[in-house]
Amino acid sequence: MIGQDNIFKSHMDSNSVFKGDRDILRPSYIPEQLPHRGDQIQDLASIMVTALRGNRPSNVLIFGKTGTGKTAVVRFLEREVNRLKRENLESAELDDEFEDYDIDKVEYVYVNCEVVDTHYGVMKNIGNKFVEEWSDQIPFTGWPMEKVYESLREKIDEESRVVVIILDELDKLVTKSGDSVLYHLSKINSELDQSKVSLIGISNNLKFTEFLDPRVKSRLGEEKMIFPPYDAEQLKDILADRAGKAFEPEILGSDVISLCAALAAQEHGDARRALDLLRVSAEIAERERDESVTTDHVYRAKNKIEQDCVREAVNTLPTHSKLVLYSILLMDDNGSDKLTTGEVYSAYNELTKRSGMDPLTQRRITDLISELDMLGLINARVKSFGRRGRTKQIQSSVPKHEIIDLIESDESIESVKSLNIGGNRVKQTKLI
DNA sequence: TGTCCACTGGAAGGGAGGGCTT
DNA sequence: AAGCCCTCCCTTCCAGTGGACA
Repeated sequence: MIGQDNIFKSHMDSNSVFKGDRDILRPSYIPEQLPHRGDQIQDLASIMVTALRGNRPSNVLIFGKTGTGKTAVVRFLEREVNRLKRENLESAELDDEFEDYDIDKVEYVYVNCEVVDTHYGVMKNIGNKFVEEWSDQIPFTGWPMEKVYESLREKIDEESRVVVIILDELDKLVTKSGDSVLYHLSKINSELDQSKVSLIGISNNLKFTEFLDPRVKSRLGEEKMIFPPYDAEQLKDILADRAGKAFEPEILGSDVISLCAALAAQEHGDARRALDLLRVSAEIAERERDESVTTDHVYRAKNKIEQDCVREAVNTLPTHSKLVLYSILLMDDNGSDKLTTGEVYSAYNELTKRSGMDPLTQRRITDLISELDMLGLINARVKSFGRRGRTKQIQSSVPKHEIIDLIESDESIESVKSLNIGGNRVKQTKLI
């Protein structure tokens, strides 16, 4: 029972701008049709159909920028295979056209290498897909790699089947942990008696194969596909398709879809971005109890997404990275707009000393600075000053005061904040 | 043209922390 | 309990570097 004064009551009474399931606007949702990816679906299906005949399909490498539908196409095919399997199970007599096929014996295993980015983790995840009993699972740490691999091989080979392993964000795994997983997985077929394994690697980065052992590279890239970015018109179709399912027709203002598509097209045609913009715009409209979604909501959604991204990135930084960023922001605020690694390090050193922490070495700090640069929180360029040496030139690229406040609100570095209490924070924290 | 600065960034390895095996 | 494995975070060492300057 929900009482009259329940805090959710007033929000529950408000009308939702969404018609039904708002997950339709999430990038992870796989619709019944994938607009403008028909060719890619056909190409991949023509490779994967081999699996339905009980043979091993070629390994495939799929390249394309973020939000170009790579994962969606692969998972779309996975769903279609699973649907066929279900229908096959439900009706014992399958259509004549499938009588030569072994649909039941195809298994898909999906691993996102951004989430699971170690040799051990990837092998463990794949192996455990074939285990039902908790006690038979590969533990999350403790076993030697050879044993994990052996267990994985045995589990796959327990019965005759074709296993399609999808390694999403494969470049992340290779850059972080090298190619030993790919080495093992790409030669596993020579060690299997009953089963066959096929690999689908998905990557944002065309160049990651340069880091691969030549044998792995040739085994893995038997087939290659490149997904082009969507243009604004195609993004509009994608959005219109989803919006039709997510909203009543009169909810969306006339230019909302065009604007979301245009903004996302500016960023290399990212469908994920376009969907996020539309969903967040609608959520803002809903929260403010507006009856329709307008272009104003879209512009605000754009700002909100950008701000949330930065805040999320800062919040999840480890303590010392936060201190490095904090040093940069304070000095930047103090008027030093272009800083060097040496300056940042002495400021950081001063901060840690005052707060009673042990500072990390300068070598480690150069890595943290590079990480902050990669996250887009700062700009760091290597520049030579001739006789005055060669170093990084560092500038912050986030709203200074907002992020300083955010870092100061972190409990783990509260002692640093207390150094600045009273008076002008910037002047008090004169660092160099 | 050679020197020199202030680093950069790769390589190797230590050690803590998680857990398994014997 | 001791020995082992893997990952993560970090230190230490050091060759390499771009370009101003003598």
